[in-house]
Amino acid sequence: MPVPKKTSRRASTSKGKANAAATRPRSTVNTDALDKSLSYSLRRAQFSTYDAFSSTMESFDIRLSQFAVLVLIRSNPGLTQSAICSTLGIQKTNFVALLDKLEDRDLTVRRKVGGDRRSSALHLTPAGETFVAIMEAAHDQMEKKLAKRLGAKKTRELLAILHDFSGTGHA
Amino acid sequence: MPVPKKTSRRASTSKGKANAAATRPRSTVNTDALDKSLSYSLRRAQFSTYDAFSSTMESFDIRLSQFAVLVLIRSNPGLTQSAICSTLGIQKTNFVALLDKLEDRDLTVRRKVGGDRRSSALHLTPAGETFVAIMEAAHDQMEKKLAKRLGAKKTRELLAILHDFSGTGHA
DNA sequence: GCGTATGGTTATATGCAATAACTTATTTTG
DNA sequence: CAAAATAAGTTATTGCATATAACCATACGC
Repeated sequence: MPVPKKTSRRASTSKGKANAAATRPRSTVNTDALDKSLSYSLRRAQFSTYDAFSSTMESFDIRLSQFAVLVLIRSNPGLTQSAICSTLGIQKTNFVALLDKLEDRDLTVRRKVGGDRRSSALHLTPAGETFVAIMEAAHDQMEKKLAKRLGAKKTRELLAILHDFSGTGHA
Repeated sequence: MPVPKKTSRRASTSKGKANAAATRPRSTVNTDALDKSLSYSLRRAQFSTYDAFSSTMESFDIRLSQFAVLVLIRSNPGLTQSAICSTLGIQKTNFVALLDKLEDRDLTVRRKVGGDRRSSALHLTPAGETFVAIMEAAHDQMEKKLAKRLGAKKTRELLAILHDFSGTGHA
């Protein structure tokens, strides 16, 4: 097996290595039926980038969804939980624990604000601001590597198509 | 991965749903930082197709990984467990239960075969053959819908890039 | 006001991926 | 050739992600 780098998809207990399987050996196996499946191909590609993300973000102990939340709050301070949930496509019920964890690490705060006493406005703490800046720099660098691996043109195309895809939505 | 038991994640049925990515209010929220992230964009797109897959495959009670395994055995009868694992990028340790389930449903068999007494050759049962045929037809139809939604050209491009991507793996 | 919808929360179930440790069989090699 | 290293398959266990149901408090339409 090619064994790319040592990557661990689950960084939290940060012990792991060994997810070698992100890339497949092009051996004798006939994978035609899968290769033409968009669902499956996307899954594999996503796996691959997820690995890249995980290993570079391991030192930050941050998962992709947390990353998205942090970046989103950074760009939209005061956003409500529901707004984030619907923007990110995660469920409010799962968002609670996620946010709790970020708050426990003193990266974000729920701030009660006049208007609707049920909702909370989300903000980064000063520590959060710093953290996001550093973390995002690492992320961007990783992305640059991915882009380089794929080529600038294809990267641009891919991004465009993916957004087109998620945008042209179902329902 | 999600578990679409009954109603799929994006059941947009006028009911309040946390998963309003489809109805994403392009208006206020700034998602630029995420939009340029390949990791995240892939994740979202993968989610989207996963949803499509899940809802069409719901009647078969089949998950994406099971689908991949079945199709792979169909195209490569006699393949060993390890071979499937490395081809599909799943770990042998997780593969056991997956296969067990397929065997319990009488779709596949492990067949001991001379050569290496440790390994087992995997085959579809007759029932499995039938099942895969029907299931794959449903899958293909769903894929056709996806392709239509995206356009033939972009679909082709996307597939090409994704394979390029997974193929070009670090290593 | 009352019924209903919404923002947030808890509790809970399920599925997937990862690690460690083990058994049996094969291959390597001193 | 026997001991050591490696490979195929398995079990057990953990952590994370996602989904549902039920709930409280507040807001809102009528």
